[in-house]
Amino acid sequence: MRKKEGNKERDILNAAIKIFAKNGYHEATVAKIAEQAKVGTGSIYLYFDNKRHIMHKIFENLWKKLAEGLTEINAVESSTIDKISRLTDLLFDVFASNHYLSVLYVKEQESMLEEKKAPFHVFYNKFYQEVENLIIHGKDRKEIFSDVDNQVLKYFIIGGIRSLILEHSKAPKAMKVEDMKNGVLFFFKKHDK
Amino acid sequence: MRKKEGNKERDILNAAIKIFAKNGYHEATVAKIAEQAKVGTGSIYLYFDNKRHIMHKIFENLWKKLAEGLTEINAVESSTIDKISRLTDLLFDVFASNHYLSVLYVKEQESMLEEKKAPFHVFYNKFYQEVENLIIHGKDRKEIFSDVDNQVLKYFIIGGIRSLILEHSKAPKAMKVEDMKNGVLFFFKKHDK
Amino acid sequence: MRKKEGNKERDILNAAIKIFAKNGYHEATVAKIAEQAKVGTGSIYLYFDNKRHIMHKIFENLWKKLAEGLTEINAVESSTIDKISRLTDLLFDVFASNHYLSVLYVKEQESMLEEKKAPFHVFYNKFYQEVENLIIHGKDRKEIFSDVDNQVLKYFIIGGIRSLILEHSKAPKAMKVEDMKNGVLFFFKKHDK
Amino acid sequence: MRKKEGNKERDILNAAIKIFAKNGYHEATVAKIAEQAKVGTGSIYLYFDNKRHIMHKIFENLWKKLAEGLTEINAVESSTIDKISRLTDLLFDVFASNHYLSVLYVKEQESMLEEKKAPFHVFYNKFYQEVENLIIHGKDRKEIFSDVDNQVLKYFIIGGIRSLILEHSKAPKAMKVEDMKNGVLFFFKKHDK
DNA sequence: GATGAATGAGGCTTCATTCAT
DNA sequence: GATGAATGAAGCCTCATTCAT
Repeated sequence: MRKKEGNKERDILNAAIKIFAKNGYHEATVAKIAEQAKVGTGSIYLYFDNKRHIMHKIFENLWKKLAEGLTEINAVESSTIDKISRLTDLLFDVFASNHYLSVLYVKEQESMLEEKKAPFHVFYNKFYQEVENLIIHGKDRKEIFSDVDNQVLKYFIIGGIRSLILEHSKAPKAMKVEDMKNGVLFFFKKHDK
Repeated sequence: MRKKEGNKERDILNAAIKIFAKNGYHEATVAKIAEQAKVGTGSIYLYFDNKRHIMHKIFENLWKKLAEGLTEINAVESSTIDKISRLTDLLFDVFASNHYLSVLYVKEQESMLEEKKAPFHVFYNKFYQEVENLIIHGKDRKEIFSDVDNQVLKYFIIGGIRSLILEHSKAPKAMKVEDMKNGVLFFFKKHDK
Repeated sequence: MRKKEGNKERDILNAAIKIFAKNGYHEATVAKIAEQAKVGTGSIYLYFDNKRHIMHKIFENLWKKLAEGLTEINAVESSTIDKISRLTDLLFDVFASNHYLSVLYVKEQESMLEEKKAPFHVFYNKFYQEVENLIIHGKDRKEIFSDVDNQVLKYFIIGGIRSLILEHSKAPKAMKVEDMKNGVLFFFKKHDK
Repeated sequence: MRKKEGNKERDILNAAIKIFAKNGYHEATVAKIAEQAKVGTGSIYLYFDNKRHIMHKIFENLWKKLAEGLTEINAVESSTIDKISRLTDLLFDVFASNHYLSVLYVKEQESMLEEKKAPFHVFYNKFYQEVENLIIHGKDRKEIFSDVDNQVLKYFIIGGIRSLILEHSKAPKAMKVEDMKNGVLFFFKKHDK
């Protein structure tokens, strides 16, 4: 019998992230992914049902990590500003660690959302829920300002961060991670004396 | 191909915005666009070189309108906060006036950016330049806070607004436009003191 | 506008009968059918939903012709032996007129029967029903012998004829059509006394 | 490949008969056969050169049994009608003993015939030759009627029986084996006094 | 100009066969 | 011998683009 050598599933996922990021989902071909993964084309289908399924898995892994990370942050007793700081770290870590994943995220997240059955949704929703919890918690403790509607705040912040991640992944030299983190934190702090 | 300034080109563009928004660029077919535009499939090619060209035209129109609008705003003498308020109006007007355009924008903007030769780039860059001008101008006149790096601020704000546009286009009832505008303005105001 | 020239659907069906007969359904490729029909591969799909659909149409046409032919024969007032003679003519005519259709019929009829939703079924069942009507009618009028169970007779006769059609299509010289027809009729006639 | 007279070859053949019958040759996969045979996919290739070879073996076994059976029948001194009765028994025995074999036979016999090199041909031809011998012998001894051409008779009878086998395998309750046998014999008997 | 029938290149996917263990 | 993971050739089908009318 021929044992599964190494971790082909991992290899394929990493190859797919790269190829999808470079070409976009539709322009990417399964053959190119296989080549990048140093695997036969047919082998892809030993690990994934179809091309779409690969995307699902990538996004599931991503949102699982984020949702679990943020849940953990919220569980620890600390100031809201500290939590936000950790959340920012989490986000930049996840995306900075994988340039192609960042690119893929900004390019394809929107279309992924339309597939209501995709398994990443459960983690995605969990993450957004935890962001909202964080905001409510901060407002309750009067640790962040409260002049802006919760929904607006949530989406604005996440969109802003997404934009920073994107630009940073495109030109890492143009903005310092430190500046970006400071920027994010600044928006949350209560400034009014 | 023969350029004809007239009804059909407009019809095709509007149809394309709708079809591209609903299906995404790659899932959309030229035949479906033609049908939506009540035009023969072949007629599309009388007005556009190819499928990609239609996207270029849509994004060119969009960014042209935004760049010119903002240039005009900046040209008028008024307070920075007032300018930002007008900018926000401009953005919400353009996107609120066309639900499908909003969806298309958030879905496809990213991949469009990769096509360095696309003609919309001129206007896109102009717009971002004007945003930066606005920020510098505001900081110079001490009308907005200055604790955040210009680049970071620019991208954060635009990303935040993009996110609001997106969510609003998905569920128009969930957030009031007024709340969104207030949120955006709030972030710019000098709060300290 | 480009008009449908000639009768492409007819051309494709005839080409398909030939290619399916020669190679069997599964070995036949859509590309080969297109080539035989002197048509682009994609054009096939203007006239048929998919490869399977072509088979359905072929068998629908076949059984429609047979069912309607036999219904007509049964409708006319005449002796049972005369009706059987006409039925035999009908069968040999349909199949002798198209060698490839005969081959296709014997090769693929069986698997077609498994697709319960195939539209030819309605005509197929009608034909068999009319065969049974013919037998019952003949027995009632004592024009054919009645020693054999109706079902057995029906299937035996049809299977026998099928076999003759097949062998004749393989080697037209080996058996005279006249001999075959006589053979069939002989089996039906009352011989005793 | 190593030929091994033993259990696995038998297991694979039986599994193949079942899978081929259920799905048809082309829809059946080697993997499914292996699973049904409770054997590794690769093991199939220890006993058979390739997928096609399995079919050859199945049909060789079948026709060998029939040819040898009929040869034996013809060798024994008895009346023609008695011989025909024994032949009918033989056929129904072989097929009734294995429902899947019947189905496979009617589905795939025709395409098998096209492979002139398939080893079953020797036995197939032998069987048909013996049928012809039987008919000639019967006519010579005036034990069966002689109004129908030998070739026609041979093919008609075999086709008729094939049809009965098929229908019986599809719906065993619909016709009694006894009725079928009687039907077959009836056609051979001299009725004209 | 306008049309929509016609085309064929290209991609996803299956599966017979091979081969490392 | 036995296994089942790995492979890649091949086929169905879609759809952007062309072109005859």
